[in-house]
Parts: sequence; C-alpha cells; structure tokens
Amino acid sequence: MRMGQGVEWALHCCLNLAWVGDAVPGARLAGFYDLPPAYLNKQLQALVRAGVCESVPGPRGGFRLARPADEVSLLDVVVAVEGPEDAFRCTSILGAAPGGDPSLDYSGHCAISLSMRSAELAWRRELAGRSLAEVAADVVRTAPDAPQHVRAALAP
Amino acid sequence: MRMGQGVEWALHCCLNLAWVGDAVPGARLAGFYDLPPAYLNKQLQALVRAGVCESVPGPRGGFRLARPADEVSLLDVVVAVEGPEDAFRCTSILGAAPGGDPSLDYSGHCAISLSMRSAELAWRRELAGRSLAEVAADVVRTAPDAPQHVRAALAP
DNA sequence: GGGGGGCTACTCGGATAGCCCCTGTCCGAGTTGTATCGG
DNA sequence: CCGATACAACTCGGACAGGGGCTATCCGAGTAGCCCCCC
Repeated sequence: MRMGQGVEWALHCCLNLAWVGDAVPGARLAGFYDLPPAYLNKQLQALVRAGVCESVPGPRGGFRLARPADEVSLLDVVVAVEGPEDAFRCTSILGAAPGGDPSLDYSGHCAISLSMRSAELAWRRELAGRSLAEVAADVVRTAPDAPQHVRAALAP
Repeated sequence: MRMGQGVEWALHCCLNLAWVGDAVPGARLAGFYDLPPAYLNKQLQALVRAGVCESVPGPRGGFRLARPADEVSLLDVVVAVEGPEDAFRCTSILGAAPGGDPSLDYSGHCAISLSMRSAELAWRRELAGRSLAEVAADVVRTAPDAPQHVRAALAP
C-alpha cells in the first residue's frame, strides 16, 4: 500500500498557505521546495476541486485556503488528493464461494470487510481530528519564526 | 491510495485455513473462490515468507497456518502481503526549503510526518488488536455452520 | 492632463506521453504414493 | 507373499509478460496590470 507523493506536497503547501493568508502562485510554492511546478499544480487543482483551496487566475493570482486553517482537517487534504474511496476494497469474494450469491454485496456483512473498514475508520478519525491550525501550532512550538520565514519567502 | 487485491484473498484464505487445521493445496483454495490459482499461490508464498503460514510440498501437501489462529493478527497478514513500509512516505521535503539541510532526515521532526505516522499507528493498532480467531468467532455468530461447510469443501 | 483602448505578461486548467508496480501466467525442483518386478 | 525400486502425479517456488495508475510535462483560455495614444 503506497500513498501518492502529492499528499506530502499538498499538506506542506496548505500549511504554508495558512501562514501567508494571501494567494500564492503555484510556481512559487514549487520553487520553495524545489518541486516540478506543473505536477504540483495538478495537486493544487485537486485541492480546488475538493473545496479546500480557492484559485485566483491572472497576475497577482494563485492559490489560497478556502476556509480558516482550524476548519481544514488533514483528512480533507488527503481525500482531496488521493480520492474518497477506501484503501481496502471488498470485492464480495464470498459471492463466488459455494453457497454464496454472486449478485449480492457482502461488503456490509463479511466480517473481514467490517474489520478492515473499522481499522480504516480509526485512521480517518485520527486525521479528521487534527486540523491544519493544530499542526501549525506544533511547528511554531519548535520553530517560532517559521511563519515569518515562510511569509518572507512566499509573499510578493 | 489503493490496497492490493491479494490482501482480501489472503485474509479469507487464512480464515479458512484456521477452520480446516490441515494443509490445503493452493489450487483448492483458488477453486473455492474462483480465483486465478497461480496468482493466489503468489500471495500464499508471501505469507510463508512472513512466517504466517507453512508450506508442505508434494502430494498431500499445501498450506497451513504456522501458529494458532489467536496468535495471528490481521496486521500480520496485511504486512505479509503489502510489505512493512508505511503508506505515507516523508521525503524530507523540508530539506529543500530555504533554511533546510538537504542531508538531514526530517521524518522524525516534521510535524506533518509525525501526524501522518500517528494516524497510521492508530490503523495498525486496530489491525494488530484483532486476531483471526476473533474474526472467526464473529463469522460463527452469524453463520454457525460456516466452519463445517468450509471443512467439507476444502478437506480432502 | 485625463481617460480609454490595446497589449503584454502572468496565472490557472485540462489534455498529453513515460515509467513503475500490481496483475496474471508459465514452467521447473522436490516429494509422496503407487505399481511393478524380483526374491 | 514380501520388499525394494522405478515411475508417475501432484505440490510449491521462482522467473517471465501485460496493463493501469502515478509521475511528469506541455500548451491553451482567461485575467489583471500597464503602456500608449487620443481627446
């Protein structure tokens, strides 16, 4: 099981956008971390589609958070980039077994599927319970001048 | 983020092996769920390599659990098939940012990496806390004759 | 000098190739059970 | 009739192609600012 690279990029970018508070072009964010600009742009587009970020076209444009940082959870960002479907996919394998009905959907009855879903729910709950603002506060606790540095490097 | 199909197959097969208690050929397990025999064999080999199952070569051979069902957790099976590495990979992106050291490993300091690891830990803890025996008990609670059916279909 | 129009530069947005891992398959090494042959 | 031996069938194990999704890139649509020209 491997998570896409874009998730890490999106999380760091959202954190920076929370500190800047203004629209930042994708190219500048890419230059900040030395990332492929066009590909990072793709991830930011996904964030816009999910309603996490807003985009401003034209000069002086860029991306900014669509909501306050304490209303954006890590799960929101992960789902925006990776998609909403679960990692474990129950293919109703029991329908092919002797005594099973191939036309039935066992994802809600199969004990294995339920256990796996329960575990993923714990993962989602953990991510949903941590907001960008909380993560930002953690960063400030160890590096108090991080917001200032980011703003100086990303603000026009 | 997508989990491999083999995980579902491996979990169901391990549950059945727990009920049969004897060595079952991979081809018979594949026929039980109408799965590609050679590919399922690949997953079972992974379980053997991880020490979850044992293999017996030759006629009357097959696969059986290497430990009692209450000592095999769902996490053991998932890790055996999917590999031990985490889904979220911190690439120390902060090392490329201004003021960062590219030679440093930030996976233990970066607040985002720590949050993601914490969430995955919750997922792993959930899976590690549920054993095959518990899942089997859940199945018996709703379908009391499932073990007998499986034994009849898989035992020689 | 003030206002309007055109132009340029810059931004996002979607459409387009390349590569790696999951999926699916095949054949060989090893072992057990059996049938046969000899004593 | 009993035992040893050769054979055959069945099993796992690792090596070999094919496809889908992540990675990476490019170019077009649209807009804000600016410069120039005209009144």
